[in-house]
Amino acid sequence: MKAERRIALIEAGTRLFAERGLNGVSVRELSRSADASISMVSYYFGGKEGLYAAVLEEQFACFDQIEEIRKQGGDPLAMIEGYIRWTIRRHRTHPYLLRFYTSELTNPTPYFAKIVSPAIEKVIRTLAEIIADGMRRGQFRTNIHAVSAATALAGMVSYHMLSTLATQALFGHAPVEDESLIRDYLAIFTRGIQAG
Amino acid sequence: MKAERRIALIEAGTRLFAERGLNGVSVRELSRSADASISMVSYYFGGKEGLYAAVLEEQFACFDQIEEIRKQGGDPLAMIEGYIRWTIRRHRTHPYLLRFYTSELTNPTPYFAKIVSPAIEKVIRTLAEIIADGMRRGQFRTNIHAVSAATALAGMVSYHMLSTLATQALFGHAPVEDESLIRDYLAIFTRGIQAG
DNA sequence: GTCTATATTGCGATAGAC
DNA sequence: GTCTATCGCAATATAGAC
Repeated sequence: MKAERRIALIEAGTRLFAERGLNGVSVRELSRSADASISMVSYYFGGKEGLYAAVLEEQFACFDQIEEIRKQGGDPLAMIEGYIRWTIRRHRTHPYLLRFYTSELTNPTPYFAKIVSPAIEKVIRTLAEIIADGMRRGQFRTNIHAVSAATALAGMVSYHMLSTLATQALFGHAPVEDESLIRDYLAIFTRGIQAG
Repeated sequence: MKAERRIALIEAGTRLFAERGLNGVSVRELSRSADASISMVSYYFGGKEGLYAAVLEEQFACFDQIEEIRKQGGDPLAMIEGYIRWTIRRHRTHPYLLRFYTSELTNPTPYFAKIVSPAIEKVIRTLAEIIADGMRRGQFRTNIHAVSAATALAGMVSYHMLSTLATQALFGHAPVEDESLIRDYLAIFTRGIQAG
């Protein structure tokens, strides 16, 4: 009833699946890394894919929090800043989330449709609603599609985390630099880079 | 000397590796899909990894074209539009490129450092130089980091293609809609979404 | 709940014929 | 240049002891 190995397997699975994908890890390695016997994976999760699904479900659960940003109301501009902060914080607390996010977008497993796609869609929809709101209030320009703007915003922030591996030589990715990042991205999205 | 199977293997490898990753495809399936015998993979590429490297090299060769955008000179704003158009066109002509791009960023293979990372770095560096140029000319605001702006721009465009699978319900991804997309992204990046 | 031992399948690579 | 046949190994899953 203690199921210690279950937790150890989820933890090992999160790290290993994130780093090498569903097909890049063997059940042997998973159980070895969790200090469990190979049969524990079948016992708890019915096989490797079941463990992967459990890991995915846990990782994407936090996407529901987007609701809170929208329903606390207030200024669309503040909500956009809230989204940027929430996203960066989310990736700091879930260091492997983006691996699953992009890995599923490019090499979808059977769990993409059930777990990943709805989570992403919900965030983009919510952002688009916030932006459309700002348009109705006259705060934002109406000659831009709200959904295009929503993906532009999500893309700026997500790509920054995604590109970490390739851009380490170009700038620091330490949490201490997040504030200047937030300021820049918020400025670009709302006021653009143009002078004057 | 005809090496027909070599070409067939590269083509099959491009599609299959893009869809399921290096570890998600077997040599048997690759050769079956290319109508070649299983031994052809070793004969031409020295093994599955060698075929993967050849595919990667071919896919990322087009990144060198970023040079042309910069060295043809002219207005930084026009170069930025040139970058957006070039990127979208590149993904239309190389439908599998983004799969390799993000797959390597999140689950790097031994070829990431040699092929992928330099290609991405070069693009970000070039964009940052273009933006820094615009700052010196007084066209762009100087209170934003040029590299942050460069990743913001690259992120907007790349994420749009990346998220295709999850956002098909939200907007069309057909080439015919590219023009309105280019207009929106260019407007957001340069003038932002704010009214007035 | 956790282990060891094993059954079975499929893998990547290559030898050798043509 | 391309094939068939095969070797040796590692994969997943499970039976059965404790």
